[in-house]
Amino acid sequence: MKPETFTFFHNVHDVARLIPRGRVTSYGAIAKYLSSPRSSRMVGYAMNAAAGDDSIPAHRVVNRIGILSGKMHFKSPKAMQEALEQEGIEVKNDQVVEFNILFWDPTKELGL
DNA sequence: CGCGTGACCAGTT
DNA sequence: TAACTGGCCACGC
Repeated sequence: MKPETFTFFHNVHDVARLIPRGRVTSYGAIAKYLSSPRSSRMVGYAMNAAAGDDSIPAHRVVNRIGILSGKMHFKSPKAMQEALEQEGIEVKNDQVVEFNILFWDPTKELGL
């Protein structure tokens, strides 16, 4: 990636695109990967900018306990859950089942 | 050019 | 053990 375009938002989008199908990650994990553990909430804001962008799997990004905190920002509140279920991820009561197993940590998978 | 705010997280009290 | 607070970057008004 180009350093010129190395902005926080752009990075968040970039990392989100790297999330494997059928896996999920958290805002904090992405923030940590970007060396800004305290900027997790801006990661969410960045995803908001990604809403509507089909090239960015925003539905694979949930909060630290696996809750679909951003479902309301999708076209339809249930769109996020359905998108996850289509990837084989079971969602119960707006929460990813076995989130701890499906969790994809960029700092671990991509390396630091 | 400055202030407020937004899909959160982790350490303290 | 539950609740509170601070922190962080970018964008809009």
